[in-house]
Amino acid sequence: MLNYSTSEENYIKAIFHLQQADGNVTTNELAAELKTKPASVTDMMKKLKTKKLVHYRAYHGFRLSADGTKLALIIIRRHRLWEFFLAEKLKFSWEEVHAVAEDLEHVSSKKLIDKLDEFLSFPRFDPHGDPIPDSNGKIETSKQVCLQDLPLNKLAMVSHVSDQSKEMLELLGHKKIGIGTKLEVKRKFNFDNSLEIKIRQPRRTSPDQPPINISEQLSNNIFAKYDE
Amino acid sequence: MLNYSTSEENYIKAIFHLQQADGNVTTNELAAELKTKPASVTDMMKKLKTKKLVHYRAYHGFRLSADGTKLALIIIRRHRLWEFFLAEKLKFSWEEVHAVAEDLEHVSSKKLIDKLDEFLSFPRFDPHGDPIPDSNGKIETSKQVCLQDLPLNKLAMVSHVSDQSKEMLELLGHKKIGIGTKLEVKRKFNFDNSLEIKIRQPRRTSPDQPPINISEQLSNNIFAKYDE
DNA sequence: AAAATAATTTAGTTTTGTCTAAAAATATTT
DNA sequence: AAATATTTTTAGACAAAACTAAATTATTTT
Repeated sequence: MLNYSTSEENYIKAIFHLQQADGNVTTNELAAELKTKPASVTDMMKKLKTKKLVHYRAYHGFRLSADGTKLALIIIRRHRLWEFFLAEKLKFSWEEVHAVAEDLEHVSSKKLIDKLDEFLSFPRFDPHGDPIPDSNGKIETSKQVCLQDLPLNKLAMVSHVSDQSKEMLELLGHKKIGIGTKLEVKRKFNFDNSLEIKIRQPRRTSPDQPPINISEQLSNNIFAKYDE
Repeated sequence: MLNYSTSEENYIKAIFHLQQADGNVTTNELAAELKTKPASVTDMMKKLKTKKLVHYRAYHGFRLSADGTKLALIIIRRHRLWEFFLAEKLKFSWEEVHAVAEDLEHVSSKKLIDKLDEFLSFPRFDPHGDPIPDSNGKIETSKQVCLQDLPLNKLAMVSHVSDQSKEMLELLGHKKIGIGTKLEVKRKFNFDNSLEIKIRQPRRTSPDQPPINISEQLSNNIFAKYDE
């Protein structure tokens, strides 16, 4: 595996994320994402094309090639493992973790990352609940849906929280919901789309907690996974 | 504290190390150290001068300013803390540690480094036995001398090994000498400058080991510290 | 389908860090 | 102290990654 510049890596990572939604990524989108100018994006796309990391036809957008995707997953793996390390071992808070990992992710030693992974006991999710690709680049794909879209009476695990403002974290703390919390949606009220959910206690501390209410707004910001 | 490029940081660090020996550093010396060309060094020195990190007069060499020294100690702190982390937590071997730390040292978050320091319980020496500057840039200065220069019958602790070839490590392993080993030089033979040394057992496993012999060559590569 | 608008690319600069080759300053020899 | 050798600096170029302004292509509107 060759070595890529920090800038190239940032482009690849950004394309990967934009692709998740779109499929095809455009010059302006990417420029906005990277806070750079469209002209710079075009320059870089030409370079990444000659390196066979993206498929690109002038004026028609681009997407990652197989090699580009592989590279993206390597970078995402580095990023998320460092995030986990920072939160778990160095006691950084959720919000601080991302910026520092943004730098650490460009240190490219494969051995470093694999040993870090082992040191952390092969965590499967970063502190935001996003899955961490394994050393072969395989990533958990089980779909994540917001609480609104969960089927009723289906046990699910909270895996992601999109808004991380102080206010949001305060509310989550109060309701005792965090990444990893297991819960079931018991009812959905069509009047205001609020939900009644039941939280499954991890080690059945108290025998059975009463169900709690979640507003539509909140439920749209909490994501969870479940087995089909 | 401002932010400096990887390249600038590498120059600053190299000057710091060359200064230890010399005092004044020359263009060619630095070019050799950094495996670059003298012309590049001149260019960079002009820049570092305008940034007030070095004192520099054309044709007369250079040395770090107060600010430059401060920066050098920050970089060295990062480098050695990462080395300690890699060896202690990720189980990298001595030889591997340096190259990876070379990259990690350029991640410039002060908070990261201070939290890492805390996580590692504030280690005072890296795996090579070099002292780690504290968060204020203070560094242990107790002098280190090679075994040749130790006074007789003075208890000293091995703190550094300059050569780290396979052959050297093999020999050290055989003689059961490593960083932290406490020893005393009992005699010095002027014929071949070989030494007779006694190793102090850490927790007096066996009551008292017989003295062992160290060749001049070996003794020049092992450094130790002692109280005055 | 032509005109207007929006998106993208090209052309030409800039900055950082490097290089080679030539010129200038310093050091060493004789 | 003049000649020679060495070291250092200058001058001019280049590659990476960014930018601005102008030109080109695609898309939408009328």
